[in-house]
Amino acid sequence: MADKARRTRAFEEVLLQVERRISDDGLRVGDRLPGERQLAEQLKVSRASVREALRVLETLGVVSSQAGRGPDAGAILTSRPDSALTDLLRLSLGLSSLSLREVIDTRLMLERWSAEQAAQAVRRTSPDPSPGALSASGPDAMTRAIGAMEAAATAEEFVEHDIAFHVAIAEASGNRLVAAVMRALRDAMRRYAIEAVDRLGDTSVLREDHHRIHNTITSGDAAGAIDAVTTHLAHAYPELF
Amino acid sequence: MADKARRTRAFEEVLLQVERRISDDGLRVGDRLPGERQLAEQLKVSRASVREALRVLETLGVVSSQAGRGPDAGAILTSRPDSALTDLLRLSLGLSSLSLREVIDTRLMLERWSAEQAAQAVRRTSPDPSPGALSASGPDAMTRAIGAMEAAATAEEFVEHDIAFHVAIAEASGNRLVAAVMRALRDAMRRYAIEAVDRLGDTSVLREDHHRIHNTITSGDAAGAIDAVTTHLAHAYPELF
DNA sequence: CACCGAGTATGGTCAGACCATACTTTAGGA
DNA sequence: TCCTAAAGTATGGTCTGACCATACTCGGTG
Repeated sequence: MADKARRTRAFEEVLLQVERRISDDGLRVGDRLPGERQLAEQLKVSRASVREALRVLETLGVVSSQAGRGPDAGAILTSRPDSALTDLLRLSLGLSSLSLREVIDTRLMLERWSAEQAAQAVRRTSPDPSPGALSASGPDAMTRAIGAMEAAATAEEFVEHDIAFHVAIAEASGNRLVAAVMRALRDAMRRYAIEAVDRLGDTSVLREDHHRIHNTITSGDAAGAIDAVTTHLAHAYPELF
Repeated sequence: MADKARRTRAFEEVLLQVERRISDDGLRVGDRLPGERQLAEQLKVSRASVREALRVLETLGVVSSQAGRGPDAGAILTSRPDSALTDLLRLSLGLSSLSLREVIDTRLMLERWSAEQAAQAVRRTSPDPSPGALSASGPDAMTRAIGAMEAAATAEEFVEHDIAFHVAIAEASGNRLVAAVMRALRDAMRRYAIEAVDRLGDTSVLREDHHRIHNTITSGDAAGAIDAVTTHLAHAYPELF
């Protein structure tokens, strides 16, 4: 007969209602949701179903739960899509549903775009080529990450700060969505980055690349920044170019 | 004292164990997870906690649960990151945690990259400029979507097939990650796309753009394709350019 | 006024029960 | 022998009610 669609489960109804409440009531980050017991009573479902819905929302980075009492307790609306994106990509990689090639191609797209936008942002804020002029915490974070990479003793440490460096570029682009995707991508492929660094053995080429990327961006040289990050990726993953 | 990190909850332990099992045992898409009761007994937690973990995995598009008995029943591993991405973006937009500007800038990046890659893919598979040579279902889907848009009576219908058209381009690029992000992005901003079409009133400009995009891609003209999608986005969202 | 303990509302967890579903097995009959 | 219908059973879906740990709130006490 009809009814091909699986009957909606109780927690899905809760999800719909909560999302409706968010958009209709204009709830903002920081606002609180009703307690689990109260929500269960309002929606005529069990607390277990409410909890499953809240778990979904927590996974999507929309709510954050705190036990105890007071203004900070309960489920409050947040917005941290980063960890959700990271989990998503990491699990997809683990299931071999995405190839490393696809992920790195995507990363190259993000890196080129971010570097270009970051350099253009520099040019906009300071038409004269004066170094260190980014408004956000971008350049500080970039400089700090470069320094930390010089001192890194292990591949793990190096990759840690390498991620921070490239995420700082994405943040300097001014686009939080791109920055979130970049962060998730790098976190999810952290393992493969460490392997790549181990295979290379010497990180001097990568470190030189980083300086060139940093210089081109802070001097507002968009075309040069694009070329620099492209060369950098080719150095890190020569087998894919 | 120490212990700043919140004590890990029971379902988080289940998540870790299941993910470890996936990567250690080399589980693949289609494989089955133990039943909820069995998993609860193995991990010494309640079934409710197991269910919360499974709900998280389902949200991330990693498992899909089917009731009943037999080979298809239980929690089987899947890989559908699309809906998770869509939910993520839609909720982030709903919470105003991302601006429309950021989303559309990201879309422009994806569109330009996809169009370029799709055109290059055509050139690789058929060096001679013969029309309709994409290996995947890309060109068929693109052609079909263009036809459906001609027949669309409402903005909703038009946007529906517009999404299909642009997702087909992303799929023709051969990168499933980019295609998934494109699909999620378009689904999440469907509402705004409909508003934009309503504001325009006349869709003839957009339809002409689609033909040009399609022609440049199927003729392998990468630079032309990039320019065509850029112009198209400018027509759809003139206020952002 | 400062401190400390009882009260209480919150999320976190558990055990156990029941339902709906859908395959598996078995008994019955053609 | 073969087909069909009924019984069996394992699965996820839901609910109830209880208890714990946490952390704020309030009131009493010094």
